[in-house]
Amino acid sequence: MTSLRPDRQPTIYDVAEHARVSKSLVSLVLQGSPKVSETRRLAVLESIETLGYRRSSAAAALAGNRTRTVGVVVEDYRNVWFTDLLDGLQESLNEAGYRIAVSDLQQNSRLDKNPLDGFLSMRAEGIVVATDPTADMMNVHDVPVVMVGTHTRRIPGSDVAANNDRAGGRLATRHLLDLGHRHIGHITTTGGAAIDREAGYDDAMTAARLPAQTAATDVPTEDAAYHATRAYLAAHPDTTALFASNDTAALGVLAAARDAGLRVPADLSVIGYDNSSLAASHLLQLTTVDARSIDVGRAAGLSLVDRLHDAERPPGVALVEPRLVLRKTTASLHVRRG
Amino acid sequence: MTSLRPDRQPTIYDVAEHARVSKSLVSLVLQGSPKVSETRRLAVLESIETLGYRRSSAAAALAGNRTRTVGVVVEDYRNVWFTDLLDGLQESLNEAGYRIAVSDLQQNSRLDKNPLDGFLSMRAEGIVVATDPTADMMNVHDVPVVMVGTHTRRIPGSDVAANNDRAGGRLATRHLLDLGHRHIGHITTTGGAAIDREAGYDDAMTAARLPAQTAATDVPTEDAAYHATRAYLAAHPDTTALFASNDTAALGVLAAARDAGLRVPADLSVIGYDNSSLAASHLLQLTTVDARSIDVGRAAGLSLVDRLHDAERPPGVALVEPRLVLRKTTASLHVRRG
DNA sequence: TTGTAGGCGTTATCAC
DNA sequence: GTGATAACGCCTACAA
Repeated sequence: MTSLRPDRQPTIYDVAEHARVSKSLVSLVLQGSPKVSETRRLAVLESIETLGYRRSSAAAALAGNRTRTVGVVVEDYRNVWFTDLLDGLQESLNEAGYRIAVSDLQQNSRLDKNPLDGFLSMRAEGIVVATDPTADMMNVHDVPVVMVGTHTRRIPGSDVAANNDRAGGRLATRHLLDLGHRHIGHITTTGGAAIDREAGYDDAMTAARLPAQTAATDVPTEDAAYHATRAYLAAHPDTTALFASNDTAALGVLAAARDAGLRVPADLSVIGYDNSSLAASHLLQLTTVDARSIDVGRAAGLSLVDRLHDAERPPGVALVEPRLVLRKTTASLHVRRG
Repeated sequence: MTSLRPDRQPTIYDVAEHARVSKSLVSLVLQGSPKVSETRRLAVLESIETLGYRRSSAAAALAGNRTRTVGVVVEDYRNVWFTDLLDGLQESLNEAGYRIAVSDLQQNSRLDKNPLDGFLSMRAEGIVVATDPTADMMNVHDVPVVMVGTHTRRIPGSDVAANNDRAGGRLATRHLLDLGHRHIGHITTTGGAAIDREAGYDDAMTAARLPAQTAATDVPTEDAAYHATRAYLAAHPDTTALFASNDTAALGVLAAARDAGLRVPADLSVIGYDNSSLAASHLLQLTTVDARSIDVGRAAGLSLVDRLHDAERPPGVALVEPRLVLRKTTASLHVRRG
């Protein structure tokens, strides 16, 4: 109707004109300010509606000097645990009024030097790093960073939220020990979490004065775990229990056991890690360790919000303790074997 | 050194001053313009480095009136096929110089009315809708939209890229028919894709003059598929083959078969859909249908780029044909049963 | 090749 | 409560 420009997106000017108020008033309405009369507010709201106006977040960020956005850098969005992590982050951060932008390491790689750069340039108010930081990520200033998970290096000044994977490794191994097993192997894959889980396995085996025997794969696939397990079983025929460093690897272990003629859990106990939906399936009923990654996400988000409010607080570390999830793939050595 | 303001992020002004050039020159360097002398360019680059300058994407978007960003709206980032879809989108869109922003339906829900609104306000140059659009998404103007997958309604003027799920349903069913099966059941779940796959199943069964028997679940979980299958098998004991509308459901079918004392594929052939990593696992070796979602993503991205260059082109539909992936869970009726 | 000036659509700071 | 007006940091003619 009143619009004179054919195509351009409407601005607050257009809205102001249509509602017969000033641009400032429109801005106040947009921000939900209480000091606007009901009459005017309604008029503005209606104009917004009929004009199809949307505030330009670029202009808002520029003028307001706030984006209310936190960036999340992730290794690979395919990762199972990332999904839980994101849920926890979403919950805590949205609660505090922040929106989330996700970027994986590959993503937009030909447009930004690295994901951090992208977030920095969009003036994210905080950053969650859920990956092993590369060298060029190490010098981030002026923006709070929380690192998620255990990594080889830590960005200076960052808070940390992580699963206690080492404790989880101990938990899994002790469970097998408690069932009477003595020949317990570990099938591990790549990545920081796997290293800690293996350390936990070593802890528990050493404490029990038993030899720790680990078979490592160089890629984190079910197929690699399958072949590693077949080889391991052939080399250690007296094995009665296997701890896989994640559920996907456990899937490979299960297949390898079957193909080696071993019944689970009668001949071989198997425990995984992650408590993925796969583990809960009727077909597998896999005993596993719940890393409680959603709680890690919550902790990370809370920690970030905290620091956003108090930049001086010394960096903290939040460790989330894992839980054992008992299902059907582990059994007592004596009962089943006689 | 020359910086007078203690904390604020440096701007092109700071860079210009430090490099002893004008702000415009800095801007040109930032955009990689060829009409800048090598000396100056280097000077600017170095100043940028030492000052730790990052261009404000908000200011750039505001002034340049371009964001080079396309938004992707997805139902739930947990979805398996979304992962492939995103790969295809990433590839085609990054190639063309666009970055991708992802938002799922839940995400930031307390900050924006809906994800589309967020993208509109950030002035995304294009939008990919990979979910069933809600009513308030139907009136999007002035920004190209491509819808991914088959949905109940279509945003006016949008292009479409989709898997040919109906053809896939036929493909799976025909495979079972070709193996000699006649009592073929279908376990289906919720969602648009499942509806098409079921239609394909119906097509094939009807063409073979056989009764189509479908068991539907109301939630898309392995557990629901498990129980549906147990009930189906009890009601139809002469069943020799089952087509599950996705691999997760197939997992439930497999468990149900085992618990009913049926061997796969000797007593029961099972085919899934999606060709997920689960299907490829050594444990399952599940025969399935590859929907080629990565190609759908590519098609969607290409279609968007096309339209970005030519807004007048009439809306098009890109259908990606599925492929059969033969593994070990289906077998000929006669050979195995004798 | 380089510099100048105006504007992009908001928010914020004032007066009224 | 409401309305001017000055930033915000960058891009883009245009001029030199």
